[in-house]
Amino acid sequence: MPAASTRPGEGDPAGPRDRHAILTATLDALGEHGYQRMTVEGVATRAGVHKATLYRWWASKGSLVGWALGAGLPTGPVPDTGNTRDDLVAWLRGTIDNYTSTPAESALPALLSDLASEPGTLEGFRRSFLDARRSHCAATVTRGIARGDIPADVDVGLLMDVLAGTVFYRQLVSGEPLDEGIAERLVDLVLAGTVPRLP
Amino acid sequence: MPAASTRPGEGDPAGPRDRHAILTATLDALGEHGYQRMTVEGVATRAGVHKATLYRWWASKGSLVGWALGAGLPTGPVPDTGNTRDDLVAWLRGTIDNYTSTPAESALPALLSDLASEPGTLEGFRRSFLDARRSHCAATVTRGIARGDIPADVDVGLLMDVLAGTVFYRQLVSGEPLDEGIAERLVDLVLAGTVPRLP
Amino acid sequence: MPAASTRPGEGDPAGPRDRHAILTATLDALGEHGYQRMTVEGVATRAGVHKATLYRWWASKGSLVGWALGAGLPTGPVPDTGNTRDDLVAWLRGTIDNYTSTPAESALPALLSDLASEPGTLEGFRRSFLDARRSHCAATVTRGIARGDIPADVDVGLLMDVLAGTVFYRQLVSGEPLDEGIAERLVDLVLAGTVPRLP
Amino acid sequence: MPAASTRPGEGDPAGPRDRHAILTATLDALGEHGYQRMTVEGVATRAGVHKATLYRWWASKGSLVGWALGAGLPTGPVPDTGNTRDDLVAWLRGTIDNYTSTPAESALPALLSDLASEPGTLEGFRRSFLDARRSHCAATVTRGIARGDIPADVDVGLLMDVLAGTVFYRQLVSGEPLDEGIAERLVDLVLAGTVPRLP
DNA sequence: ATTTAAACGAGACGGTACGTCGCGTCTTTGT
DNA sequence: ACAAAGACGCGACGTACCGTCTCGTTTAAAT
Repeated sequence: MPAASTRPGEGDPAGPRDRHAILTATLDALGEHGYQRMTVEGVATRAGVHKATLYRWWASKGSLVGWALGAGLPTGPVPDTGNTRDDLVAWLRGTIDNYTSTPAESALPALLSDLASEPGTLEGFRRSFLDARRSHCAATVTRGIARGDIPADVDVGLLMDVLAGTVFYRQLVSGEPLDEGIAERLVDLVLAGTVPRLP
Repeated sequence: MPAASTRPGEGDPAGPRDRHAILTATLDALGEHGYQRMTVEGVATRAGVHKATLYRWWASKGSLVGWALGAGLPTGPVPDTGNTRDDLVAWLRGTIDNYTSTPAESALPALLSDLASEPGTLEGFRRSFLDARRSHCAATVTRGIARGDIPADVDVGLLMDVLAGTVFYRQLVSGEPLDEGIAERLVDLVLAGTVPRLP
Repeated sequence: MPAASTRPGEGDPAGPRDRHAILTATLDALGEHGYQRMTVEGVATRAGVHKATLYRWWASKGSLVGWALGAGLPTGPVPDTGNTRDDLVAWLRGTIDNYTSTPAESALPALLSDLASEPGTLEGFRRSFLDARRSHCAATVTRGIARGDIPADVDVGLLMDVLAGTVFYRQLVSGEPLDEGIAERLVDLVLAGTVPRLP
Repeated sequence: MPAASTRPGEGDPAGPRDRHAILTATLDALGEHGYQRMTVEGVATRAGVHKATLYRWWASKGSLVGWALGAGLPTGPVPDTGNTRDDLVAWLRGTIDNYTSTPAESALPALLSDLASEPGTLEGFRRSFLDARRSHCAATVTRGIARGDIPADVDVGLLMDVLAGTVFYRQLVSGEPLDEGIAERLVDLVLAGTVPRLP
């Protein structure tokens, strides 16, 4: 999620001495105050580092938060239990966690808008987080196809968007609760075509 | 999308003299610069009005944008063609338009984060736009139930979240294209349980 | 001494509400800490004003200090006692005061270098202070010519540079004391050609 | 111009390996950008040396520049032509060169203020440059006294301040041109009491 | 017609945070 | 011992934009 930047250490190698402390402090601040209210100076102080150090390694506030999220959100992997439905449910539960646990909850939407304005930055977040996350799901689906649980020509991308998108939208837009059975019901929809009924 | 505010004219009645010009200018600015980069002063100038006037009637930048969107996005209604599938597809196409046409595209995510931080503000946007939009869909679904096209105990809320959420997520997060057939394929998924195949 | 600037109120008219308090605070800070060590924020606080206000009206720290000096240093006028020598001594004593009283002492040299880097800024200081100061001296000299105390074709500019420059140089460069009789001895030099003797 | 410092090599002996390259680079940078705008890092790069090396040998930017000037400005000696007036004119011409040739022109005033803030530093510059320079002038004056050209009780210090100060002041403050005959006219003033006429 | 109140234009201001710059220090690694 | 490399602390600078405030003026309804 970096700005289109030449900062040397936004990606992986080297980076600042206290890289871990910084990213942790960033996620903490994010969880406490949300994206708009958190301050770069606050993150620096919390990490025991000077603000200038942050700007030496990340191009902007958005960039810093982007990489912190990419480094902080778990991407998987999803266990292979042999049961396609269970695996997908597990994956979706992970997604729900990612979008509802404090740091991401407040940060993701702001980031998407903030960084979408400069071309190429959103790509960074996608590469550093989404791609890994989605490839794990795709692997599960592939296993499901092998087992005959899923048609071979399924549109995996759309399937994932249905699962993750519904959850994302509930969380951020419609505000409907993400209750207990939601993961199962969505997986059943995309897997077996079970029209969702009222619980 | 108003702040929990006592501003007299955020809702409908009265309001500033140039209410229409202001809301239009807001949407224009939104479309051109995005939420973060647009400025209240810029909107005021564009509307031929002084900044103070905006703050007399809306509590904040977010509030202004929220109401502009609420007033600017079409909510429906959806025609009753007698064919449930066609009606839902038409509704979903409207949703896609709302989320991909320039103003909303750049504004929605920022807004959701910006306003979600102060409790109760997101409610305003939901009331002024989402509720109307969703009630139109619900009406279509009800007609579908009457026709026997949809089970009576369908979870309408979840159904709408699947439709709108998938589209929203593609647009903002995964970045996958919203190609031609997407509306039909999603409607077929929630209506007939047709697992989405590659086109 | 302003930057080549379009700030509306650097010169005279209007200006910020607390113009006087600001200029006074600037001179105070200058006297206490010197040019390099004083801070714009400190001036703002002292003046009971916000830093942004200063930058709304002056282009930079140097510009602010320049105008403060221009406004703070007395330029004259010099009384006409009827005695050319006495008048010139009085004028030179004023100059000594200007260059040795606390604010200017620490500020002038820094300013000269700081602002000389951007063409035209030094001009501002000259116009807002030096010109007035020098015209008073020139008037005295003119009266002296009328009285026959000074040759009509005297090089007034050079005469003033000898007087002020010697004082300035002692203060800033050579560090020799500006003792009691110095004004008289310099005036006698340029007026009567009396080679300076040890006191 | 050093800080009251214990740096081993600020004065003469030993010093860094590339002492000459460093001092030259310092003067170059000074001439190009002026004191404020030049950077220590830039000097280091230009000298093919690391910044830390500079700080091992000089206490500060000001100190470095001070010594570079002390080493870079010629102090004399002034030839003894047997003619007091000619000798003094030659000396003053050297002074004019020192204050108008590029490096010193931009550096001196800034330095004086920058270093005057820490007590004792200006002393360094005086010792490393001014004293030598002034002793050459004093020698010339002494010879002039021996020849009977100058009264024995002349105030040599003041005489030098008049000569150098006027030039310094023209260059930095009043901005009047340092035209051709200026050296002669000033020398004639202090030597013969010739009131300066318009050329 | 005149009064009066609401709305508006104008624009300075306080405030928060951002991102930048350059000095001077320090640690690590050679040589 | 000295030097290269380069991250870092630190203090300040100058900028942007938000939202508030005061004051004078227009507009329009009410008397």
